[in-house]
This record gives sequence, C-alpha cells and structure tokens, in this order.
Amino acid sequence: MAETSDAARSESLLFLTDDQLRKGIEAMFFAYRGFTADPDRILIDQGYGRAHHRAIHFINRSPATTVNNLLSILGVTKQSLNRVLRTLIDDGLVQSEVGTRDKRERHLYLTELGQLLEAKLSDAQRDRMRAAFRQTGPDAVAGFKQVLEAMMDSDMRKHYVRLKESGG
Amino acid sequence: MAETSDAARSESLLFLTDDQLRKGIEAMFFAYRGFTADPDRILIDQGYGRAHHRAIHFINRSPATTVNNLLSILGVTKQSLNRVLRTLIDDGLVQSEVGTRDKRERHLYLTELGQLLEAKLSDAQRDRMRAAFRQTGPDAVAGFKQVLEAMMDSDMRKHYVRLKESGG
DNA sequence: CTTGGAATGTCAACAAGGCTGACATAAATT
DNA sequence: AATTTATGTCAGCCTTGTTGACATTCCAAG
Repeated sequence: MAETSDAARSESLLFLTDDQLRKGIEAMFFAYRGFTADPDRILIDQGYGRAHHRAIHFINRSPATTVNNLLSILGVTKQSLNRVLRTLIDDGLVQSEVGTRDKRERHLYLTELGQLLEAKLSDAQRDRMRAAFRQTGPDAVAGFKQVLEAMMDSDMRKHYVRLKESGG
Repeated sequence: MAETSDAARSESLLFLTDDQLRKGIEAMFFAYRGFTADPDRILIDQGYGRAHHRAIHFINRSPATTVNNLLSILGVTKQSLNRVLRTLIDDGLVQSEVGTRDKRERHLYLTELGQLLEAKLSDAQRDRMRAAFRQTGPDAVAGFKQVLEAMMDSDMRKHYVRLKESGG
C-alpha cells in the first residue's frame, strides 16, 4: 500500500481505537443509568421495580401479547416473569384473558389503571430522551439509533425491528 | 411565521415525535442487553456478576481510587459495593491499601490476576462495540456518543467527562 | 490536649428479582 | 391414546440492591 493510502486509512479508522471504544462503553454505562433513573423513581413510590416497568411497556406496545412472546422479548424465565405478572394482575394493572383460538395461551392487556401508570412512566422516560434528542439534533439521533441497532444480539434485533415497524 | 418556515420546522422536528422517542427507548433497552451479554457469559464462568465487572472496570481505569470515589461513580451503597470488593479482594483480583495521608481511605488496585480478567472482559465488550462502530461508521458513532452524553444525569456526566479526558 | 463530629469503611440482616428444577394442568397435535 | 406445547406454581438458590449499627480515623473547636 502507498503511504498516503495508509495514512488515509489510519485516519479514517481512528474512531475504532481501543480508547474510542472504551469511551463508547463508558457512555453506555452512564447513559443507561440516566435512561432508567426517572421511571425508577416513579416505580419505587408504587412498590414496583424495573421488571414491572418492562412488562408494562411491552404489554402496552403489543396488547393481547401472550406470556411466551413476552418471555422471548424480555429474555427472562417464566418463573421470574410470572412473579411480576402476578403482582400486576392482582393489583389490577394487567388483565389476563384465556385465548379463544388456543385456550392454553393467556393474552395480556393493560387495564385503565395500568395504562395510567404506563403513561406516567413513558412520559418521564420520553422527556429525558426528547431533551437529549433536541439537544443533539436529527443527525446525531440517526447515528445513535444505527449504532444501538448494530449492537443488539440478532434475536433482540428481530423484536426491535418488528416493534419499530408496528408503530408509525 | 411563514408557511414554508412552518413546514421546514415541522419537517426538521419529526425526529422528536413520540414515536421516534419510543424507538429510541426500545433501542436502548435491546442494545444494553447486547452490550452486557458477552461479559456476562464470562463472569458466570468465574462465579461473578455484573457488579464485579463494573468494579473491576473502574478500578482499572483509575488505579489507587478510593472506595468513596468508586461509590459515587457506581451509584450504589457502600455496603453493596463492599460485598463485591470483599470477594474480589479475597479472590486476589483486587488489592486494597490503607491510605498514607488519610488512613481512613483504602486505595484500590487490580492485581495481575485482576488485570487478566479485566482484559478478558473488556476485550469481549470492545469486540462487539468495534463491530457496531465499524458497521455504522464514524459519523454515526459521533452521534451515538453525543446522544448518550446528553442522556446522562449531570453527576454521571461529570464522571464520564473526567474519565473521557484521562484516557487518550 | 481533648472531645465531638464528620468521613470512611465493615458487618448483619433483609428484599427484589434473576436463576434452576420439579411438577400440575389443559389444550393442541400426532 | 400418547405426546407436545403453553402456562402456572412451589421450593430454593444467587446476586445485588437496601437500611441499620458500629469501628476507626481525622480534624477542628474549645
């Protein structure tokens, strides 16, 4: 390779140095804390945790979803999910209905009460995301989403893409 | 405002719609799972968890750091951190030295064994980050970092910026 | 110098929410 | 009829948060 070509290539690859990657790693760590901070505060007041938020979010996103589908999105065991769902159902935030076609399945819905909490949580989370988006602009946001999508495991990416396309 | 201006503004703000924000939220959720997946696998083999990884990472980044400093970076209680540190010290991955100026403080260092695990963990995490960076390119990466930084709580941003500047 | 408060770190006990394993039930499939 | 699938539940474990109580060390006000 010619020297200019080497120089050009090494210049263009500076964003892949270990140091740049380390910054990306630390950015993810600190940002995720901010990302969950606001909903966490609301949840504590209600006696719930982050696991309840996740369930509520995805039930809201895909009403009538089954337990199995939720399990594969959340990536936890059914015992773990069941504990969370049980409290949400008992507290009247989630409604579980036996499937009509397949009566083994349970279809999950948010009740009005559940929708109220969901709105409260996603409002808080959106506010922070909106501020960050507005502050950095559409190009940065596009890059943000591209890198995040590339960072996902392929199983999770499938869920993400399906939800992405089912919304607007 | 003139109509063209309104149109231009509304066009430029489409990235701030609730739907776009929701995609950003779900991208964060799914990407963070990928982000932690590879280190998690390694840690399970060693009998450690994500908390150990975080401690090891930041001790490596700031050798001789005190417990208190680590606490404010990690944002957990000292009792929680202490349990993790205890196992790491007992297993010979972390060394704790009484401060010379202030004997109340403990300065923390990775031992050679600790550095070995740290390298293994950050190699795995960097590999994924590198693949995502390479796949999306420097402009996307710049946007990714900008949005993440904007999403942090200001306390965490201080830590992030300090570490960012102390590395390369 | 002494004493009281602040800072730092440790130990004990508890809760949330992951996990595995075992098992029950009901429905669908073969 | 036998098997597989979807779900729920019980028991018990681990990690990693939490609060409370406590020891040590430092520093500053008297």
